[in-house]
Amino acid sequence: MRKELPKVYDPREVEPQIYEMWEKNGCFRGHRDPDKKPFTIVMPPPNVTGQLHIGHAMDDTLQDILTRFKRMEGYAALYLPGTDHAGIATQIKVEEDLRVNEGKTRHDLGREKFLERVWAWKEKFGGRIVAQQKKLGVSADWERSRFTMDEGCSKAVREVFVSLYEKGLIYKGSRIVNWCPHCVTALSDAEVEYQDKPGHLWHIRYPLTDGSGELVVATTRPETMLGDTGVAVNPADERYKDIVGKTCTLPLVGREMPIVADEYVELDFGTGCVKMTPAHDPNDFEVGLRHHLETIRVLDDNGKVVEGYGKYSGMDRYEAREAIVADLEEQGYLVKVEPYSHNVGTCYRCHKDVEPIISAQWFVKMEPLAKEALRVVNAGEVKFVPERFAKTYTNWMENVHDWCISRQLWWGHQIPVWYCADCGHMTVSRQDATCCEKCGSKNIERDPDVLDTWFSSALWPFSTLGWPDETEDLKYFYPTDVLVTGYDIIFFWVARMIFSACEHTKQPPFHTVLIHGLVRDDKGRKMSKSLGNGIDPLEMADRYGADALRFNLITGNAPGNDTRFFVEKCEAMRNFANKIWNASRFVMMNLTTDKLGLPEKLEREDQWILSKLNRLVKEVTDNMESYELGVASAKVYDFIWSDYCDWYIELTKARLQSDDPAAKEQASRVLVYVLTETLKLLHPFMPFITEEIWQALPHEGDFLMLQKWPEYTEVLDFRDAETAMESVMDVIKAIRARRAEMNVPPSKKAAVTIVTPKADVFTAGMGFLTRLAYASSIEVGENEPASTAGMVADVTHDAKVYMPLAELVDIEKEKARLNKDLGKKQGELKGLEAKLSNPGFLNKAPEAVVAAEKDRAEKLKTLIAKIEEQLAAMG
RNA sequence: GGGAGCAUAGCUCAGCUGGGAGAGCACUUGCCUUACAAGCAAGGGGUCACAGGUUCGAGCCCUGUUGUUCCCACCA
Repeated sequence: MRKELPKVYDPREVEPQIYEMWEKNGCFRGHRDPDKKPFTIVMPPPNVTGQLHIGHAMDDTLQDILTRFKRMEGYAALYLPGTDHAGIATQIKVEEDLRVNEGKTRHDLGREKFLERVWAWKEKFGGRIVAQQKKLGVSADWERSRFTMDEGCSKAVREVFVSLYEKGLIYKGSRIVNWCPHCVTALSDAEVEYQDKPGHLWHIRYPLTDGSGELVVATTRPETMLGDTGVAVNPADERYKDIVGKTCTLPLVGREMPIVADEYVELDFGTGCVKMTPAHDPNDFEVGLRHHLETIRVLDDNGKVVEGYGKYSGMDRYEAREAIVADLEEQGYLVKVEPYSHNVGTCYRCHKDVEPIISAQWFVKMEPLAKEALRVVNAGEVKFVPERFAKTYTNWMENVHDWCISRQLWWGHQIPVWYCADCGHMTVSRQDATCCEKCGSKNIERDPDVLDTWFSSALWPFSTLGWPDETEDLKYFYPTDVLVTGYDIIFFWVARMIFSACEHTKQPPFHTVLIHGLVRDDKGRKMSKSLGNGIDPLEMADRYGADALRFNLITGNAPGNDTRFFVEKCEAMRNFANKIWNASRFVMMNLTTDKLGLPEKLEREDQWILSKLNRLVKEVTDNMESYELGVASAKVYDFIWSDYCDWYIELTKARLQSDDPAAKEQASRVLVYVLTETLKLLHPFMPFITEEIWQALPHEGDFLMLQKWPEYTEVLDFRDAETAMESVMDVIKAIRARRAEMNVPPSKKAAVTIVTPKADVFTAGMGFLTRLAYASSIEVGENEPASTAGMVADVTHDAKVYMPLAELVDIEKEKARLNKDLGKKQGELKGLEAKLSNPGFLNKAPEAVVAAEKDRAEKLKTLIAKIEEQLAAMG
């Protein structure tokens, strides 16, 4: 006998020990092994100072399951972890800290000092999320952990920026960008979230300069009128064809502006006249380019009106809106105001409205990159699971705009561009420049902006393996295999990794993208800080065990679908863990040998369970290979609980409790064998408890997590045994059912007569029948008994069963129970009928309710009739 | 405006290329049967949204309808 297992499984005690053991022994290391095939997953790097939330837990669990599975299958598995510097998010946190604790802004400190603070912050909180991932059982190679701003990643970023610039795929230009006045930075298209918000449509009168009349424009953002430099109408619009070419005068400002004709304007929307604000609207900007309209910026970086607009200057954009509307009304320019719901872009970080603003920014030219990124997906070189997300991807990629990559932040990869104050040349360099590469002037200044965080994340699959250097790791582990992430970051990250890898490594970064959904709360709402409905995965892991949490997140979910989190389900999975625990305790209590492997002689029930296990192995492996992890885990669950615990363990008890040591050992060995194989199948899902049990069982090798994944073998395919066992089990079930219906307690045994053409099948199963069907004696034969009087009968597929239950049933007690039940049902019916004959109820209650009540009454009536019938039969 | 998903037991959801309608939780009944009451046994509960179509056969495929969710898109 080995280590004694306690009666109740305590994950809190077991999990940390197991994890430490694995880590100490280097079980997570990804080794290059020329004799093995590599399997690589790069972890989506969480924000370095972030906290693990339930979404990470699901993401990491999926990756860990795949990695553990492949590792056991014999691949050189590398699960490569790391963290992301998370530009805006981290900077905001540190700024907030600075504000609260010292009442300072980052500008008070200056760039250098501020960045020191951020690094310090990173040092302080950077390890937190890693520790949390370890609690979940993540089997990543932590020794290889990377950071998007470490030396290697920074080198990759620099290389990519410069080489794209040299290829003409990165350029600087003045464009309309999405600007967040709160975060005070430009954003990419992907970082803008659109929301329908109720607003207004203001109709404003713009008089013609020559006094010959006026026109009316409609706008949702009246404050931008300060920057108007024209009015556009559709060239086909008969109403306005005479005024095209004339000018009008901008109210409040007095600016004289041309009236131009442009196809962009819709004939039948609003008034047909559109005010043009090229500096603050992307469409107007385009129209402005075509008609050489002036571009006048009227909002500053903080969303305030710039100097030169009198009392409006210095006002916040919303404040200015109110003031301008009020003045327009007072001066008679306001025609009308309509309520109007429109799509407003908001910042994905702070959720404040973004402001389209013309600004000089850096962009990645997307068209040439998108082409190859589309090809690899269309050609199947990169597959999405589920497939439908390929469509989401291609749709986006086909319509992608140039990517704005500069951010007006300090925390991030500073753009490697130096401007020469003397000749104006831009030096773009892999090394930090000390002088202008053109004129040699030392009078140069580096671009203050940093790159979009996603610029470095986009390189993650290869920058973490050493690129741009031709490292051994890169050669061996790259391209990676599966990328696991939520559908919400396909655009942010997956798309950008694909085109970046295609461009810089000339191959896709992975062959499969496994997409999962969001974890929502029990009411189906997104988890959010403001709702306070977030589930803390660590609290769940602490209460129910990491295994239970993992199993909860995976089981019964289809890829790509959202899932709701129920604490009850965690509990159920905890119960499952405990079930395995106790089954294992049973096996160990009955252990009589250290011998491994199957005994030479197998009983029918052994063959039955082995055959079922064999099929399970095949199915689960297939499911795993095709990423149907939720189905796979459910199958293992069912096998363990139903087949192994409910049936097989019970079936072995006859032998285990017999006096025959050979029979004992035989049963014990099969029990251990099946349990061990099952633990392997379960291990990727529930790594801790499976390892703990395995360590306590007789075994070869050091760790379950490094054992060989089971394989299907025809040798263990026992169809006949399965069929025979099922015949016996059917009879057992039938007997139990009849007894249960009649409330016969297990303590009352009954003589059982089985009539069947397959007598040998049941004769061999007599031991089970006695034990599991509470039989006092069993007779098996091909002929009907002489008399069936007083017998309860039932039929199964291939047998008839008789039991003289009448003599065992306590008729009086049974009668009393039935009478009580009858009384209850009759009372219920009486009340119902009263309700149904009440005209008030029939007229006023919803139809469906009335129908339901009528239905219920009908059912009660038939039930009462049956009970009465039964009582009559009992005399 | 374009695209996608979902609609299956009271609740939450599985159901892979069409062939027996399932799980967990909840509910009912009976059991402390020495692995497990975080358990065992038995049971109730579904016209698989609706209408057509293909098929010997459809929850699964096709068309349409309704409801619902999400993504994308520069209509002031």
